[in-house]
Amino acid sequence: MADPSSPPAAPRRRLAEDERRRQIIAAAIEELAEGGYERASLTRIAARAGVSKGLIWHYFSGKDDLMESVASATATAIRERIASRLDLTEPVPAVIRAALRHVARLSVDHRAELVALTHIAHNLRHPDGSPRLTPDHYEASYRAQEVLFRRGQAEGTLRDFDTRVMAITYQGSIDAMLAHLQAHPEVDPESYADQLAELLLDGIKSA
Amino acid sequence: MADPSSPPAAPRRRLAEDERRRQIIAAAIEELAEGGYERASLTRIAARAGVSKGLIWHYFSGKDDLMESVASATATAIRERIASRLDLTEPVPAVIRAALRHVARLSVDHRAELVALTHIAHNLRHPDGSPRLTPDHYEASYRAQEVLFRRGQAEGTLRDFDTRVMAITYQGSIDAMLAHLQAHPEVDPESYADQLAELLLDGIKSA
Amino acid sequence: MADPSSPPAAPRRRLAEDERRRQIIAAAIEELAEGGYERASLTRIAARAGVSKGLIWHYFSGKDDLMESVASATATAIRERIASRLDLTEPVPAVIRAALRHVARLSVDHRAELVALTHIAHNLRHPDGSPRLTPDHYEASYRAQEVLFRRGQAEGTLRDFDTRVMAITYQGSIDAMLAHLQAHPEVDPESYADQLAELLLDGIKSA
Amino acid sequence: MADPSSPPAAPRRRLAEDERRRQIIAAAIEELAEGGYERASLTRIAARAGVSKGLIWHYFSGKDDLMESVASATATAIRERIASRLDLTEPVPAVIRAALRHVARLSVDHRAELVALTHIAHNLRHPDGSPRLTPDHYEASYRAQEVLFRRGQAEGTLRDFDTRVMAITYQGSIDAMLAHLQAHPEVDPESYADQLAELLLDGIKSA
DNA sequence: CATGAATGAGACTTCATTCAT
DNA sequence: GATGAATGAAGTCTCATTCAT
Repeated sequence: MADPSSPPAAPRRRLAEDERRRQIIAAAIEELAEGGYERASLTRIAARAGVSKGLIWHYFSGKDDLMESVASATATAIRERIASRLDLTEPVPAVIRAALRHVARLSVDHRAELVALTHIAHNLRHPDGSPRLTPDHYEASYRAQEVLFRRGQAEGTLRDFDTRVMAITYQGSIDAMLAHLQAHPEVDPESYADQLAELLLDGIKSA
Repeated sequence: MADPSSPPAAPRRRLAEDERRRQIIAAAIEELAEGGYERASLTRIAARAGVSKGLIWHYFSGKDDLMESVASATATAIRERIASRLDLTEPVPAVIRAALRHVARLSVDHRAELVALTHIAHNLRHPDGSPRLTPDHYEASYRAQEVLFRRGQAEGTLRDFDTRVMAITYQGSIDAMLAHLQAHPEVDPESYADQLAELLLDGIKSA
Repeated sequence: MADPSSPPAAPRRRLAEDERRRQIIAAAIEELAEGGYERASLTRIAARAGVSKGLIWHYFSGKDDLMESVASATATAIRERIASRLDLTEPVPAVIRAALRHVARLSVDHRAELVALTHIAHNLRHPDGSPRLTPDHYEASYRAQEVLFRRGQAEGTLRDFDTRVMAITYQGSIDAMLAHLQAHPEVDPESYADQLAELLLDGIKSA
Repeated sequence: MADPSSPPAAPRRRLAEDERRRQIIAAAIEELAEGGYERASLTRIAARAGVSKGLIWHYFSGKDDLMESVASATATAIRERIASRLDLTEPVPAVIRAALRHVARLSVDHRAELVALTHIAHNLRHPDGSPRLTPDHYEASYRAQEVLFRRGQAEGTLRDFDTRVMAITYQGSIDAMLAHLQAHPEVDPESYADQLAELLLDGIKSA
């Protein structure tokens, strides 16, 4: 009947529902970024989204579910945004340089999402107090990085080193960069990214 | 007759001011580390410390003051613990290797304090929602690192690079290391520290 | 099975905003009148109104706002009740006699409101401790009285005297009358009012 | 042994004790006058008196006892201060004029005590919520006034009227005067007192 | 589908009072 | 006698969640 890739009669309900979810998630991100986790009450989120408080329970099963949805939506969006801009066929050092530049730009374009994600990762808990988003949250990224590093080692552009430690270090450098760029808007993101790439690739020891 | 569910109503000991403050701060650190910021209510903290809720206001002006006290006490303790173990007269690369090893060991010996400090840094806010512990919280560390790096450049053991970017990267690598070591107790801290030192000093590019 | 000590958990009715506000204000008045300012906690007020504690914050911004609402609602109601019963076209002495009678009756019909208003006026404070309802609270009444007195002087039914002092004295006599009538229910309000009118109009000096 | 009216070896403990009580009572009066009943916590009172919190329980059985002591000490002091200045052998109208002048001056010299007394009278309660200082608190004054008025009627300087109503009115006029003088320091107390005396003695009706 | 009135648990805080020192 | 550390009850207030409309 209809081509599923561009349905001419897509169920409006569905669309409106996704719209609403996005709207609430966006409001949650803004609240989290501006006031931190504790102040991000559902009352404030609903108010900012311009919907009634009760509506949140139509689209999410509760606060925890909303927060988890925010986290996964944000993480996915960020990952896709970067991946889509990289040419993975280039030599690995070049890929790393490009990736750092792209990430640095994120701090400018998507600051709120990054901050919100951090808050949720640190604060969202199970009822017993244990974290809901473990650091394995980074696990996917780590693995992707390791694949990249090993390709570099195979193609001879990278020397031999522990790829897991480097993946963690790489992620840590990025987090620190993002935090610093957000706190210091006067610093040029791309220049910082280039310096960081140089440090990671060449080390700091002389000779 | 005896109610096993409630402690036998401690006999109201009178402690020195410093001792009590430390006791309450210690309880706060444990609560923060185990349950995160939101769960760390003063009710729970007092209960864990084995004192009445009201006593907290005898020693701190309120929750924010307690949290700030926890943060500064913890930060000071950590800094001193590391500084006292370093021999700063050695060549800079050796200092860096030693420092990373010491820090790595922290994740084993003082995990709770590190986690608590992180939670407070991320969540403690002014009444208007703005963060109370800005990232300048790291500023002192950054400066100290930069001094070290410049000495290395002067003595010829380090090449020329942007010391500020490196200081930030260094701190970020450490935070990532600590998080990873805490999530993965099976990883050997000192071995990780050595690998990290090698990466930072030599870079990852071949030849 | 049924617990006689707690009401059968009212079925959560939904009321119009004005109705609920009035209900809560009425409960506050009763609590204030019966137990004074300190005992009039929001817990007790909510319990008496038969609503949950939290609902009070739905209709008032807090305790102070509730108390101020009680005060202004009460003051308005009282003023209107008296004004509507007076014929201001009569000679001033007759107006005064009639007014005093009406006010005296208030002590019978609206004792609780009067007491509540007094408590709020004496106890409601700004955060710094300064009174929230200044005696200028009476200012409107004073001015109205003075207008009346001056008309009496113009029409020749009253002699020349300081109208401000008389307005204050008049109000003070009324407050004292109300307090006395409330403490002594055996005294006849109208008879007292008539005696008071005679005193104020004729003085007590012989000849 | 010793003349009790001027004991040469009066027990020093006693004296110190009275001193302390007065000191605490004075602090309570100041707190009550400045911040009202609710803010007058024993912590604040002790701090203002410059003694430790616990000491209050050495001299008073608790907060209520302290407040009652404040009230009775204050009432006694005020009454004596006025009585000692009056010449009761003069014609009653003159006594009234003089008394009103003295009372008016009180509002300047002893404002705090008057305010404190009012606060206690309005707020001090029995555990069940019933007032602790009934309006009979005024009863002694009323009776004294009535005696005075009846003497005036006997000596022919006052006409015939209900002395109880007049006593209440007299007291009410005074309370209103004091409140007004306190709120309006620019008003001259003696002038107000004279106007009030004229009103009460001569009434306001013309001819 | 959507609203927001209503609830109840739990948070922070204050304060009269007790008691070890 | 005097102190102030310590307690426990009660108060104001917030917030996730439910439910009548």
